[in-house]
Amino acid sequence: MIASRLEVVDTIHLRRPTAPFLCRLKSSVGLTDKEERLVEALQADIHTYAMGTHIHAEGDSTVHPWVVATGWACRMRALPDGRRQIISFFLPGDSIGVLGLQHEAVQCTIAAITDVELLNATRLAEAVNHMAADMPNIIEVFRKEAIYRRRQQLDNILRLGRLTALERTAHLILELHDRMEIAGLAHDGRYPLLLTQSQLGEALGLSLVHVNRTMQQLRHDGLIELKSGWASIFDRERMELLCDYKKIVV
Amino acid sequence: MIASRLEVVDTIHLRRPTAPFLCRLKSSVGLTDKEERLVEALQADIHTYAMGTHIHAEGDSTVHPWVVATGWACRMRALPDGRRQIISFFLPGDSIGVLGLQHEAVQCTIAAITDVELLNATRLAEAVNHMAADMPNIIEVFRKEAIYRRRQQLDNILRLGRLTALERTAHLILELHDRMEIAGLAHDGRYPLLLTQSQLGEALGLSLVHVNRTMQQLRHDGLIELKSGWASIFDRERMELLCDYKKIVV
DNA sequence: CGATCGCTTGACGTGGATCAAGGTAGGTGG
DNA sequence: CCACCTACCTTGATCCACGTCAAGCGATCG
Repeated sequence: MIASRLEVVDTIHLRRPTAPFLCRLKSSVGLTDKEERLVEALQADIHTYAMGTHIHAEGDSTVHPWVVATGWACRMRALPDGRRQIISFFLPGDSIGVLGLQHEAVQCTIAAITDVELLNATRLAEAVNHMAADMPNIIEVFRKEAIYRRRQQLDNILRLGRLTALERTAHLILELHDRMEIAGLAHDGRYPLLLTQSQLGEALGLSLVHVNRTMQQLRHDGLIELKSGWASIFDRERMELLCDYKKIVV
Repeated sequence: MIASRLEVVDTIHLRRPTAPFLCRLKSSVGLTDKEERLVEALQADIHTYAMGTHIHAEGDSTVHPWVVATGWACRMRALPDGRRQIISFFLPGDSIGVLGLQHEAVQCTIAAITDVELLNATRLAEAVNHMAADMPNIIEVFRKEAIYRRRQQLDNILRLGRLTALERTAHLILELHDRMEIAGLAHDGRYPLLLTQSQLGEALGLSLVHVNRTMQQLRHDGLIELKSGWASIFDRERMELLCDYKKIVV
């Protein structure tokens, strides 16, 4: 029994590029056969972007629709003097450019933080945007997705505007955990965290040095551990209390 | 001639509660007769909220749809210890709760900053959300509106995360100007700014005292003037340069 | 005419930035 | 296998932008 369960886990999590996306979908709805097939078909067209390259350049009018299979990406904006702000992250299972609201006015660069494998989601985007009658569950998921993302944005504004460095850092670590968990990539409070401290700083509005010291304090207080690319949350309750974090439930 | 022009201005800007909204609509599209009538009909049901009251309480699932006729409101979130962050402002001509994406997960309070007159926009919201075939222009405006607001959110994130106090303040003053201008309520770089310095601080992630000093510097540098509820932008170009502001064009 | 609200100013404290210098690990070429 | 490089993390010293505290000031209002 145990062996077979492990096998399933292995099959789902390691082998199939659609696994994180499927995991997200199935965490909130079931899928019709037709929908299953649409998702399966995504694997037919995989694209790889190397670490540091741009998936979407600022100013391009339409974002090609993708679903992240592996790796992390981010949306960011830069100032003329080099200051940069990471607006949001794209994790495995997240979609890029599928939800509408595309316009060059939203001038953002989308960059690959690690090497990233992307599934071409053109068909998926068509189904979602034309409200295809035979894809009710997928459409429902993306409706909720829009709400979920909006909430993330608002959390981010509160984080940047009102939280201290310690609170901000804790808040982001919790957010990333919950998102990785939804994609089936976090277990027992532990998930792969591939960001450099410099990138964390760019997302949190803090300097690299201060991120380092802040995380040392979180570690010292027994709240988290960060080692060789993995984050572990030891004391979820105290973490949530520290930064007034509330899990997003849609 | 001049007299009659003034009269028009008077009629449009002072008398009709739908004027700011109409001005926004017409700045980007024409309207069919049917659409005109729908907008006119908004005046039939006006609601007033007193300064400081809540238009929408955090946690309520659906936001009643309104269009702001007069006054300013804001969306904000609070922390248990009393810290507050203003997420965004609602100015005359702005809609509240008309765009979809409503959900209790987006826990925000909407509060009246000044006394606010709101037009009941139930019918408008129905038309927009059901994509009524006979309201093509209004639907187009709200499609663009979603993009516009999103861009504002991203600007806000950049502002809070990466700009200095001086830059932030300048950036917000420019944003508010451009929005008032679209509603026909700014002329020659001058518009009514009804916010207290404390409220500006809550939007900018700064303390009241620092907002005061920052605005003094902007004034001292000859960039703006703030007097008795009016903001004037003297040197738009230097202001834009100072904070890398880019007008949102949708 | 006090009371309240918002603006202003000064003195002082501090969170986080900046500067500078190692340290460590993986990666590459000889 | 070693020597070197580069990317990232860590640490200490110092600086400064902004917060906090406290007081006063001018309007508006009942």
